[in-house]
Amino acid sequence: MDNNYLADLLYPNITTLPADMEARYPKRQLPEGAKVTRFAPSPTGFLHLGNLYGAFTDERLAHTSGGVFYLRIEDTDAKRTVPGGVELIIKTLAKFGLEFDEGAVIDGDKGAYGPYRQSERAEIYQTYAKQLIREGKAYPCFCTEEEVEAIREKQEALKLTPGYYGEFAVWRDAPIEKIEAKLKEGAPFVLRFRSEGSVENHFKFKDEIKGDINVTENDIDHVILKSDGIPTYHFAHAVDDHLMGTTHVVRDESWLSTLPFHIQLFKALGFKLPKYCHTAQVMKLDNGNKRKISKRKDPEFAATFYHEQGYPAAVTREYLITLLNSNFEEWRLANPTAPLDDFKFTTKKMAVSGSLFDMDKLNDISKNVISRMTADEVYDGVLAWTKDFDPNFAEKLAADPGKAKAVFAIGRGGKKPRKDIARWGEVKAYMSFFYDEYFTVEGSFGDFVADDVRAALNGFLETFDIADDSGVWFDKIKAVANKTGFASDMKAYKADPAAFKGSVADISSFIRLAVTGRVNSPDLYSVMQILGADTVIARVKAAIETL
RNA sequence: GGCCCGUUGGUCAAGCGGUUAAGACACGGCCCUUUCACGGCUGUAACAUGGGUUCGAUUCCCGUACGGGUCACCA
Repeated sequence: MDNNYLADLLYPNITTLPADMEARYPKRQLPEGAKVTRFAPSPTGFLHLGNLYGAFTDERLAHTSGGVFYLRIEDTDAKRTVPGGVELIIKTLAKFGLEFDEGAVIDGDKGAYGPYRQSERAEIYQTYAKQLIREGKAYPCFCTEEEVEAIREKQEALKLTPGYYGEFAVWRDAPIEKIEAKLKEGAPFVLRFRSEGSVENHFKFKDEIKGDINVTENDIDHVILKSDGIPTYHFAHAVDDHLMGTTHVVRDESWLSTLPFHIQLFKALGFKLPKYCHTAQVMKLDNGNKRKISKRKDPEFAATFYHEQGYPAAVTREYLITLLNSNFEEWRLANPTAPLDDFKFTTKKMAVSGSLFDMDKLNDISKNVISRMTADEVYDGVLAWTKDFDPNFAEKLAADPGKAKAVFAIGRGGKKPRKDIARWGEVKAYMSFFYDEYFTVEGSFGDFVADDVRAALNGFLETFDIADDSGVWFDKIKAVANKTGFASDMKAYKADPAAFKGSVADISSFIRLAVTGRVNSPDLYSVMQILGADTVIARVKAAIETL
């Protein structure tokens, strides 16, 4: 058969040659060792933690090597593409501080290797596809969906491996007359790759993360161009990553099974194979079993969820990197305030098996990150978040920034900062008692008798002076303890608890409950200084009333 | 079902033929402390399983079990 004739017959409108594309997209000139990576999601809805996991890997690999990180939109499946999907991806990524050097932007493209939306690259794909036809490496297949289905059913009945291959590849060697006849009917066709592989052949392949893996040659004639002329993932992957100069393909390990086909494609197209980094996935516990998180089943893993909960963007990044590189935690411990960019990210330290998402760990990391912030930074973070998710509280904060910042400053700075806040969403509960409108009493005086509590609170009221420094302030509380039969000295109390009604610690907790309405609060003296004498006295009096 | 990948404490994980099998989170205890925290110290807890190879296996090989993934004109 005349392959050139067939090629023109199938794609008469394509006049460009691979050489034209190579000229249009010249090889990147980058320093030795610079990695080019891409994040290539399909715009089918929100991004989830697994996407972020891969995206951070891409970003770190590129930016710690002086390379390029770009965004490519894989929208080859028109049926699954959702409106606004691209915008959502771009905005979500921006929220997490992932910066692209090039790729799709809201209203177009940035960079010299575009278009970065696959749906706009039909001519490019078809140029290479046409070349494959000329070389006898691809052929049209006119099977309908039903026919392909029938083949599969037959194979299943015979317990054969399903797929379009060997004797089942009915159009593989069809005579040109038959093809012309179909074409004349206007019958739709797909373009299939002519595989010369055999499942008898095995070889080793080195993955950058997984190491050596055993691979079996592909013998299936996969579809490379769908009937609408748009490529399948496989073909787009080969053409795009070649033309865009990707050096490291990061994708999740479910792609391992199609790797043999991809290797075949690169070879047939005469492309240099990029390095592959097949990542393990983030899992979740589902009925006692680990399971890969999925977009459809697990909306709680939507990237935006972390933002909604009020985790600062840096926290998600730190958490993901602790999952990504096992030596990160150790590094962070030794360099608590160093910027993330200083950490040497490497595929060598990446996990080969999936890890479970751990909310406890996320919270711990978040508390640490927030504890290192200044009061101003906390204020800015809280304000920005509450504006979106709790506007009333945002107004309250903004009405008196000085007060809010003073609250955030308690126990902050220094070598051992408090770690009260894990996410912005908790801040209101943490500090609401500073505002009369939000003040409620949540807690009780426990087993203490009302008379003792009343005596202690009255004692406090008698000598309280907002102008006292913290030393004098506390001496007065100790005096109250002595006067009311509580121990002022903790050592004495511990030596013989039965000799006292309680300790000065208990008196403090009474005052805390009266003033803050809770059993847990930042340093009481600092709290009172911010609240002011009137509020302190009024609240203690109110507490006495309830006894 | 075929093929591929994986399996170290509750979780995340170091390890790469000889170790008292790190560390972090969570949990318990103690200390510090005016409270709440922070911090310090400390404790409980692990190499899925059966065969090999070896003087010696968590580390290497094979099988088994379990978990995950994949077999589309979806990515």
